[in-house]
Amino acid sequence: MTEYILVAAAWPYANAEIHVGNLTGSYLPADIFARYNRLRGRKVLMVSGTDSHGTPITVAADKAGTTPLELYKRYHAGFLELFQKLGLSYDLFTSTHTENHFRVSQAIFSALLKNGFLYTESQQQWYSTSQNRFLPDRYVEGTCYICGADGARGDQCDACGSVLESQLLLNVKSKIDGSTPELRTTEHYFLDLSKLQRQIVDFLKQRQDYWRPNVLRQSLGQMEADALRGRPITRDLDWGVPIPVDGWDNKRMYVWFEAVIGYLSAAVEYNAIHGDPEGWHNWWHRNGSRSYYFIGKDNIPFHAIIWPGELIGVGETLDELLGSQTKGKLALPYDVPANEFMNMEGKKISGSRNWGVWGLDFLSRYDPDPLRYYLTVNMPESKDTDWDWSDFLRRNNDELVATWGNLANRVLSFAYKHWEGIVPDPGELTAADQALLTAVENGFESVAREMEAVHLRAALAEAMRLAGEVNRYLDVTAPWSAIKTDRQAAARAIFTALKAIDSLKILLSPFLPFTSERLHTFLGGKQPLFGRQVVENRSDALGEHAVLMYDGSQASGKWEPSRLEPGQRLEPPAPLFKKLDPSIVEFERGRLGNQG
RNA sequence: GGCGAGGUAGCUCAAUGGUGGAGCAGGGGACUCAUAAGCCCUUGGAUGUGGGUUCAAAUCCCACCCUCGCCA
Repeated sequence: MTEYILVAAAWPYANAEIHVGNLTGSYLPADIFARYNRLRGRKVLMVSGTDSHGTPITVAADKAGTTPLELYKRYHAGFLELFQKLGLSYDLFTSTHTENHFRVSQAIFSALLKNGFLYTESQQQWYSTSQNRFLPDRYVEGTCYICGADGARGDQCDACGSVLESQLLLNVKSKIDGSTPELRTTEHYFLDLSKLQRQIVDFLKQRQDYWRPNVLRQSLGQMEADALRGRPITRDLDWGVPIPVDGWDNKRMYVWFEAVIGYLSAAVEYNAIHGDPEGWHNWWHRNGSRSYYFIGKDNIPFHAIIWPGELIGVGETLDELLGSQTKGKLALPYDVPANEFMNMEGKKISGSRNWGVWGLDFLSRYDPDPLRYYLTVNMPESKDTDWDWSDFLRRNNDELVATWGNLANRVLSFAYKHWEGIVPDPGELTAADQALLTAVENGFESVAREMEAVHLRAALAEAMRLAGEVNRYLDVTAPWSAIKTDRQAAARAIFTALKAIDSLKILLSPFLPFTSERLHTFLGGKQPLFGRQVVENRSDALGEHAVLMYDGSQASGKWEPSRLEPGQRLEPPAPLFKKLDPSIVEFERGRLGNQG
């Protein structure tokens, strides 16, 4: 039976460049998991896109003297470039600023409205007369009405730590232009989470055996301590998804409500592009389909409480509104393997202080697989981790190059040199040869176990451990000595080692797709292991948007042990990885904190 | 303030009540196919602090300290 796996990666927000913390937090683990599942023969749909709406983008656009549309497109283009260079194999990386996403988001809104999970309420909110717009709480500051300190934000006073009601702030100023705003009444739609609370709790409890404790406990703990309250889902803005209700023309959907819908709308768009408009049901309605949401810990409530709440509230009504032929409840998240954060040389990553390593900048000086390797072995799966340049150097030189790259290189060059580029005939294998091959073959179980549980760093460690086994095997069999006295014994050892690295290439390929692909060609592979990444421009009523897609039609990689046969022609080998000079540590540290 | 996660060897992390381990770094050795890589041996711990429960605690309970996230 075909298994359908939805790999949902967080949607990068279009007002900042992507740094290594973003990558290791969600985009990279999503890709590793997607590649692994494709190798298993499962129908993977890895989706995401640029989160392109919201007040911060309109404010940033004003500041930069451009429009929100242009600003979003600029960041979106950068995201596409980075994801191609890092090999992030999105089946569809799109955007929230598409006709399709508007249509699906409005259908979700209408379904929730129809099912009685939305209500309206009037609020008082600060309005900037100089800019003719309402100011979100984070864009006003003033004097704290509790402790009297200046510089309190609309939602919180840093001086006394109190949570504030923004309309009670004194001496209020706009943080955008310093003008004095006035209070005006505005009406908004609210998502009635209190009505959904019971079902959300049930949903979480059904998953409590396998979810990560931080994700589960935070969500359930919060709900046990405080009943869920309604949350506003509209804003006074003109940039975003319009409200599908008459008389609400000057409001837009709140981004947190609308961006998560992207997981669903992107599945719809993907299948529409591929000529199968009903295909998205395979991931969203089919029994046994599973969805994995790869996000950072800051996003846990949206994915473990609010998005499931939206899906529960929508029920089967969405199908009616979209005119689908298949009907059913939408699939709730199977797992939300949220990661903690990655810091930079002991301090928090900060864009404004240029304290971080930015993806595109990194890839202008280094290769993608060493980055993928370091970010995986150091992935913040259970707690915050730290990017340290000397650790990066060490992991690259002493682990990736020394253990794995050197193993592949020593075996391939020896084989190429002594058997004229042909896989030698081993004759009958000894017990030791069989034992090594069995150990490596068992890796397809042991690495898979960790992968299935989304323990990616453990999975990679297990694969690397097997590379160490092969190095030890070579030390015992010493084909460089045997070749002088017993050519058949040397052939046996080299054949066995070639077969082992042929398997290891697959076990490591979700983590190291570029170098596994190269090794695959060195070993004589003709069909690529993985598919290609393609960028296309799509047109709709909102204009053009570029999408990144994955074309797996030529992919031949399978999650199974090597079938390498004697006589197979090899290609001339070359090192898979570069050893880095220790001077990069000081060089890179010197760039931190400096502009440009 | 409320809800959580984390604090274990120099570094990065395992270990869910039963003698605290691994990788790397550090020290020693034999080898030489390989990017001087690989292999063997090895030094190294008041498990954040203070109490408690237990025959037995890194692990369970209480308090406190520090870091991070969400509620905001």
